[in-house]
Amino acid sequence: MENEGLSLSQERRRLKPGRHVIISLRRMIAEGTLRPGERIAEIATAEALGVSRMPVRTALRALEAEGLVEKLGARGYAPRAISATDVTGAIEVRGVLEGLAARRLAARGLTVAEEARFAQCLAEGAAIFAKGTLDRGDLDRFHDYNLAFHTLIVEASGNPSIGRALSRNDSLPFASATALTLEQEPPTEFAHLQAAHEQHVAVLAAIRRMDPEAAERAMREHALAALGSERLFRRFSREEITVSP
Amino acid sequence: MENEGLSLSQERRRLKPGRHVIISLRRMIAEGTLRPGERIAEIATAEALGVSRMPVRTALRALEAEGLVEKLGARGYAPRAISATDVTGAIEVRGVLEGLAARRLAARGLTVAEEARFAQCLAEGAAIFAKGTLDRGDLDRFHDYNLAFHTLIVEASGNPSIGRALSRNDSLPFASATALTLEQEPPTEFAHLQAAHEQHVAVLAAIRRMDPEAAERAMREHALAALGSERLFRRFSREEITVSP
DNA sequence: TAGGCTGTTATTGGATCCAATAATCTCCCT
DNA sequence: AGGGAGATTATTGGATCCAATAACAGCCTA
Repeated sequence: MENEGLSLSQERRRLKPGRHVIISLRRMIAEGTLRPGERIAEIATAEALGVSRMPVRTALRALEAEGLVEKLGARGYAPRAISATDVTGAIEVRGVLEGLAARRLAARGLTVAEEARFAQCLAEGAAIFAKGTLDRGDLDRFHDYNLAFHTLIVEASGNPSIGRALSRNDSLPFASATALTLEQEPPTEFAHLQAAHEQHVAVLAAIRRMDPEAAERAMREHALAALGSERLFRRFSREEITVSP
Repeated sequence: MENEGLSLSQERRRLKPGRHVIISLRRMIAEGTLRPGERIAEIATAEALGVSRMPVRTALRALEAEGLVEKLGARGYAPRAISATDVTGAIEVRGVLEGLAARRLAARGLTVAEEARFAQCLAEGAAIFAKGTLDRGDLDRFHDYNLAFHTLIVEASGNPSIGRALSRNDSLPFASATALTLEQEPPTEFAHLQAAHEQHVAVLAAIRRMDPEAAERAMREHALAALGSERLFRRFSREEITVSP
């Protein structure tokens, strides 16, 4: 096979070695180094990444569960072609799941601790847009803020199934988003990002006034709005971000 | 460890050997043979099932992803305690996901082929209740019919992410349902089953008249109604049913 | 010449072996 | 006697080996 872009193997330092395999594979798929339909053989991939076949097997199984690769009978695996409707579908799913979380939250009301965390989170978001322009660092800040808000909603919902379902679902749009990002260096889409922030505000408002219907609706609309600005999700997966602690 | 109820190992004939491991483990967890908190060591489990450690490892990873077991650091795995709120949560998730599927279907309308399949499916359902009583065989028929209906909705929705999210999510309520079933031999809950069937009819009606809101609402209500009669799901997982062909 | 059958080969899945690691137990020190 | 540190042991994770299997090509036959 002799895949070219395998200098990633140098990245596998720190952390358990096995985790790097799945992260590397995700990135290679997202970046297009491994293109859809192209075979991924365990042996070739293993020696390309300088590791045994075992972690590769594990990783491929996991990626198959995530829907990023598919098994080609006894001829290995291949990245699934991620179509626009795939991304749309995954975002739709994200919408209803997070919508459910928001609904639950609105139905039972926020605890004071949660209220504080949300307030702090949204304040961080507001701060990003305070000066009217965005630089590169602000994009990172926005991403962290955005992830924090969504995580907060899901965690606080008190229904662990939601988070589980999301973790499987999300890698797909994240991957495609990363691919998109690479070809066109992300312009600072101030308007899009600010709209997203305002949608967060709307969601929280509905939760605060304990209006489940409105909360769910706002959350869904927020998800669908993300369709227009998918490339903003530069990072790769929840796991890769939250892996440090 | 010397687990007692391991005569299951005799069941692993036919099919690839590895699949039997995960299915056996699911059943043992659901039946309570492996109780929550009780350690599942790879080695002990492997020799108990008469197989190598490798399939056990694979199976435990998968079960962890499904949320049926949790990892105890370097001390193996253990079945997660499935609480009532866990089941409620999973069913809630099922509701919004299948609700989304129904909404999509209602929004775009049924093709003639789909219309025929749905009609045939519901006719099968109606036939079950025609004679006014249920025997044991009718319960099996109802289960097949019920699964067929739900599968049809999800498949026809045209959003594969929904099915993926569901397949992870569903094992939890299925497992708990199985556990429930074992202690109280299922009475023929005619009323509950018939109500479920009528909810199917309502969902399909909303889809036919292309009313997305109503379709989603009906589907959600159907899911929640299942909470009252969870024990009706005697079978174990989608996989175990659809494994034969 | 086309289709099917068979032998070969490549590749996954399972088993076993070894290393890294974390938990537990014991012993010593305070 | 209690706590902490170290050694020991049990257990997972990774590597390697072997078997089963499916794909492929070549040949033979109709």
